[in-house]
Amino acid sequence: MTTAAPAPVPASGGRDLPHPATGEIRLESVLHALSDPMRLRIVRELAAEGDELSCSQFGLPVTKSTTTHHFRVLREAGVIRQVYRGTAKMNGLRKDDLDDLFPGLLDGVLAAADRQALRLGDG
Amino acid sequence: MTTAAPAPVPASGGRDLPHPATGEIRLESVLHALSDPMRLRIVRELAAEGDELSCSQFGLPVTKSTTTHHFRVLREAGVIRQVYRGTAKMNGLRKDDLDDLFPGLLDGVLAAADRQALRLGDG
DNA sequence: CCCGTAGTACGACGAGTACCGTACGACCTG
DNA sequence: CAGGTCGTACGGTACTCGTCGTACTACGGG
Repeated sequence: MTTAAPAPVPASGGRDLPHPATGEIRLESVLHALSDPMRLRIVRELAAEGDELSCSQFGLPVTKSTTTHHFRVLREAGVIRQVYRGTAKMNGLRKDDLDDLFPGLLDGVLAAADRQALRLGDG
Repeated sequence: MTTAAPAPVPASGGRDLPHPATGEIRLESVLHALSDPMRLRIVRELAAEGDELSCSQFGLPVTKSTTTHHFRVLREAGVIRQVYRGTAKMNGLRKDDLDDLFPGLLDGVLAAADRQALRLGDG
C-alpha cells in the first residue's frame, strides 16, 4: 500500500524496472550504496536538482556500462526510482520513501556530503 | 589541529593505535564502515552503552581474527576510538568528533538502525 | 617464572565489486 | 526502413572484503 505499484503498463513501451518496496529497503544496503564516491555524487546531484534526470546527464567519468551498474545498485538499494521516458531513463530520488522509513537519514547524509565537499574545496 | 594528539606515551605500556584526525575522516569511509551488519551492530551496542567496552564484550558470532578486523575498520574510518587498558582494548564511539564534522549523521543512522531493528523484530 | 587471557599478524580462500569493451535492444526521427 | 542515440547484457579482469585458522605478542596473576 505504501509503494510497489503493480506497474499497470507504463506510458512508454512495456519496459519497467524492478524496485524494492518501501518496506523491503534495508539500511545496510542504502549505506553501502551511498558509500561509493560515484554513487554519492549521483545522489547529491539528484538531490540538488530535485527533479528527474537522465543517466547521461551526470557527466560521470566512467563508461556507460559502469554508469548503468551504479544506477542499478542505487535502484536495487531503494535509493532512486527509475522510469523509462522514450529512450531515456529518468532517475529520481526516493526521498519520500526514505524519509518515511528512516526519517532524517537522507538529509543527514546529504548535509554531511555538502559539508565535506565544502571542506575539501570540491563544492 | 582539532584532534590528533601526539600520543605522549600513554599510561599503559607503549602501545598506541593510529587514529585518523578529525579532519581526516571521510564520509564515504564512515558510510562504508557502517554498511556492514556486524560493524553496525558494534556501533549500535556502543551507542547504547554510552561507555567504553572491550572487544570481547560484544559476543560477536565471528572469530577473534574477524572481530579484530571489524574494529580496525571502524577505527580507521574514524568511527570509534581504541585505547589499551592492560590486555584489554577499550572501544568508544567518536560521537563528539563525528557530530562536529557531520552534525546529525550518526544520530540519523542510529535512529534508522533502531527503527529497522524494531520493524524486523530484532530490537 | 610460567601460564592464561586479550588481541594481532599473516596467509588463504571465496564472494563481491568497480571497471572496461563489445555486442545488442529499444526508441525516435528523417 | 536506415541511422542515430540511450541504455543493457555479457564476459573479463583486477581489486577489495569478510571470513577463517594458526602462530604470535603483550600484559597480569599465581
